[in-house]
Amino acid sequence: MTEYSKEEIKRIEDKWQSYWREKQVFKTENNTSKPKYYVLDMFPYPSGAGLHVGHPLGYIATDIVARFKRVKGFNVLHPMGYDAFGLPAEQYALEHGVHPAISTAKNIDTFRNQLDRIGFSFDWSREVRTCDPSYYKWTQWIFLKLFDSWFNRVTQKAEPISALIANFEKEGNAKYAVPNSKFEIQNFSAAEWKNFDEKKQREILMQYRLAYLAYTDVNWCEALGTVLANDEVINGVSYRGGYPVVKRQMRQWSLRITEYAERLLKGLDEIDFSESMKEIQRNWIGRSEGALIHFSLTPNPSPKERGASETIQDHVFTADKRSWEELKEHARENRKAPTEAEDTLWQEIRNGKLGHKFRRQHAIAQFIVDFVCIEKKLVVEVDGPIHEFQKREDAEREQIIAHEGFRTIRFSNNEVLNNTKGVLNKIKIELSSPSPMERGPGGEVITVFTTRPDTIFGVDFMVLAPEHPLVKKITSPTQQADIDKYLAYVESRSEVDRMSEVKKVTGCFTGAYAINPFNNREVPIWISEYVLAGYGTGAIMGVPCGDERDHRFAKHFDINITNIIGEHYNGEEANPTYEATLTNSDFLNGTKMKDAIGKVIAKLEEMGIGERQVNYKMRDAGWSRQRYWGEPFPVVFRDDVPYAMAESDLPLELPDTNEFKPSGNGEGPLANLTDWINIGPGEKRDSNTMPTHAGAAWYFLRYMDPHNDSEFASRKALDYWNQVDVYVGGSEHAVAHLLYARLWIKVLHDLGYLNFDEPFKKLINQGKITGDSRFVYRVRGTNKFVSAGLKDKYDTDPLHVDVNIVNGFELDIDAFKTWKPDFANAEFILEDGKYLCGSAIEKMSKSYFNVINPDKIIESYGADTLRMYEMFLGPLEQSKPWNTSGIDGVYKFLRRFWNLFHDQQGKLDLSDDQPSDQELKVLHKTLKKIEQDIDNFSFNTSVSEFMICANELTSLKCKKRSVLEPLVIALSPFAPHLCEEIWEELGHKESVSFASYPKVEEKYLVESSFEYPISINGKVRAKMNFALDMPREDVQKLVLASEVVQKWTEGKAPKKVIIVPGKIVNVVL
RNA sequence: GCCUGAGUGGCGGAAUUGGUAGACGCGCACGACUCAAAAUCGUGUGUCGCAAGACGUGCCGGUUCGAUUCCGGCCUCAGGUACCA
Repeated sequence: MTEYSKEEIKRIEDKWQSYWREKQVFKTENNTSKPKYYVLDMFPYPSGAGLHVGHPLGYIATDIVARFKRVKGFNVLHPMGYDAFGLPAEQYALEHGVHPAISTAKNIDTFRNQLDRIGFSFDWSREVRTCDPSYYKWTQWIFLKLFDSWFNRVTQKAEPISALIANFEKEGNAKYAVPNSKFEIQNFSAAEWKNFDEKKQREILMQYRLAYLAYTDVNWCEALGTVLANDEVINGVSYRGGYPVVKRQMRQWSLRITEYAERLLKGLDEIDFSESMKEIQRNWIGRSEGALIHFSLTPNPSPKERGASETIQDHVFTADKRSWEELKEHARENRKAPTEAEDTLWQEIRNGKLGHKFRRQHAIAQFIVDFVCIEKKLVVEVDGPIHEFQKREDAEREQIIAHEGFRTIRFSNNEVLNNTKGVLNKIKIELSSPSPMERGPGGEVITVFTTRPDTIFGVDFMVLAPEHPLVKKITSPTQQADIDKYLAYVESRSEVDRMSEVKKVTGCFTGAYAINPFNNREVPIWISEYVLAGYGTGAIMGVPCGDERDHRFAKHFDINITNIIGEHYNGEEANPTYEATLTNSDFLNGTKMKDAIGKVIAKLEEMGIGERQVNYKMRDAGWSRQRYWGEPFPVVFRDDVPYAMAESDLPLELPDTNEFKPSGNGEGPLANLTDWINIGPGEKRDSNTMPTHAGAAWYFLRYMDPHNDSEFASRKALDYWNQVDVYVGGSEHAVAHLLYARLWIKVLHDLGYLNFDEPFKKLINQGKITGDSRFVYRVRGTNKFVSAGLKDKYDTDPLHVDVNIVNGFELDIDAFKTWKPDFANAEFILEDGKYLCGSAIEKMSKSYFNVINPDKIIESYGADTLRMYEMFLGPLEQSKPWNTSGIDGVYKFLRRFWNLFHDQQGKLDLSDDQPSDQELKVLHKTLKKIEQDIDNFSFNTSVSEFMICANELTSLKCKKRSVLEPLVIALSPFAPHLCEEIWEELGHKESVSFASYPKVEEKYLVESSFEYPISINGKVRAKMNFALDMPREDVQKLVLASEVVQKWTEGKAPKKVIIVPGKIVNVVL
């Protein structure tokens, strides 16, 4: 033994790392009598840049917890693996011609080497890689479970699709409305179901499946002939080459996560995530309560003016020919078997009894309605109890029917049977009000969702999303050119661009007007990029006095602003208050806004032009990627209809190829492998692959039983390990990975594979270690780069550049040219003969090319120092810049700790003397604080506490085994190599991992007196020592009598004396 | 823009429930050891001020005997914003 030197550290760390490996010290068994503890890190994407100093931050924290829980007597599961599919490997393959499987395996080796050098206690026998066929076999298997399931809204859980089919065969879809309200068939009977051919049946089932095919947007780059990830698009142009990128629709897989919105929301109440994390997820799910309101359009401009050929009266076709053909048989069937309520009502309204002709079971759009008066454009629906569970579908159905110009009023079976008179009265009132036909041309109706129905009289304009289907229909010929121009502009804009544009207000008038149903006011209809098609109904009512964006819009386009909140609106800026008393609001005048919300909704429902609505902002998850390096979809298309592959045929392995170029037509590289894609006549595979979220959505289950080849994990293992007790990772995964993982676990739970339905009991968000990035500036549309100081003279897009080819701020131009093939022919605009880069402090990430590697630190200080230094940097949950300047202090501490045990020659030098009270106090204070800090994930303060402890024991010259030995166990989770070595020197034969954490004895910590700060008016002026059990009166007397206090009171009696035992004395003058 | 988080000495940060602001470490200064340097050890170190003292936790305001901590309004930076992972 010698001193704690660089050479000695290396020897110790190598020795124990091989000891742990050879003796399999951290191999975890599934069968044990000990309580279990599952501590998990978010697994890394093995990038080519290797491990950077940000990665270990979380891993060190979990390793401390894992090692601590072991010495506390738990059976600890602490695994690690790799999120090994992903875009960067494929980009690397395109640029360097290396197969992603090869570069990924190489990167994993590098990662593993780096991880091993830090001394983690992972059970490597449980490692998983998402790109391994024996792993993704089960990812595909779970995908098939999603494909083969639907969400039963009555039971609020996923069920096998076979249960749904059984139901369809018995009673059609009466009980289970189509989740996709835009689907062409919304209602069918058992007989019809049986009559549909297989293709039709499958098409219908697709509308229910949890994994389903639909047309969704992608970033299409025509010049590159490929779909781009959002990351590859900068300011609407491609990262590679700077070509224009537009939105394009493609048929892709989606997961119906929206069905789980409510359960994902409610589940948050049961799990220990930070409030901010829960808030992020709540906001992402975005539940809002409000109302749908239907606005009719004015006859100005009339349909003729808009170029329509039919007159209003000619417009008697209520469904297109195709729908009509499909629906008329069904309608006839229904007429033969009316419900009791339907029949009752029919007898009262048939033969023009109410003065207008009604038809029953009539096709409108793609639906069959119960009753309709075509002349007055009025639909009457009589609902059975099932409608309680399909409010959303009914609302959407009404909306579609409303697009055809029809109003809907609804009655329940009960109302019709028990209050027939009242029902008839309501119908009469509806018939006497002008029909939408009379109110507007062609019956076009705009439906908006608003959380503020109380502001209905403040509506000064309407705004549609540019993608809204009505835009085509209602644009007047005079506005057409402007609208087309605006649409072209919007197509080039990303969603973030559209939402974040605040200075520039953009929009375009359609030429059409809507009518406010409450006061018949005509308001202009605009389109603007700030309204997104995917949110709500894709249309809003503009209330400038109450909404800031609406206000800016109105000011910019000079739209008159109606004030409905009196003095709360100052004419300068909108006021979104709920507190105002309404003015200019007809029947609401004098009503508080809060109270008006309910009143308006009631009125809307009464008038049949709107209803209460719960809306979710969350959308279904796009699950297809036009990429090679991901899980292939385990389906076969026969005649374009997808069929699940047999479980026994899984995994569907990714075919080997050396061609990763996109197909050029929008499909992924797999489309080029025609032998693989085309199975036989009319049989094809999917050319897309799954996103990386797929493999990450369930990997924590696989760790429980990683080598099982007959199940994704055995039920016994799943039941034993259960939820992850603590999960550590970055908050950047808040809404993607964490929501998808929660979804998959809920589905597996619903289908009976798990007995828990939340994967992570507790989540800690580790802060990022920030890096210092560098940028180059590409002149838009060129391959020319301009130095940072001159960039404002050009229209540029900033691109990250590898910090390793920048010296300070100066770019190494030659290195840059060879860095990526795209830049080989780059030209440069220099300043003072140099190319200077821009900079920014942001998260350390391979995609920002700003990563710093931990190997150098280990080389000069050792892993124990690195581990403790990363913890010492600051709170785990906060982000902090990487800076090694303080690392010496941690190293010195470890040396000091080592020296406590050793003499000058490096020989173990301890005595068996009885410890003093003072020494015992130091020991137990430390033990207690460390335990508390680990429980609170406050590792920086525990490192400080160890330093204080070592300083105190050094100054006490303590060399006593009974004091120092327990500290080795306490420190071992933090500095395992050093502690193993000392532990062995102390004569132990087993790893310190098998020791028990010493018991904290409170009796050594009891204090009898306290040094009180004596403050005057809240400012500390003196300190006085009193026994903790001294009566208040005595304390007060002594304090007031003291010289310092006398000086301040100048003999006057104080107003008040506050004494908080054990804390403070405050004298108020 | 929206959602979330952060802001305390020259630097990383501490202050557990509203009770001594700056623990611990780095850096810096001075001293000891040394021919000298490094290493090590010791002392000091928020700002202003000779001092008494005043000021001080991003900014402005409030509640309180007392606010880094609670409330209201702002500013700056970071993460996410649905195909980076």
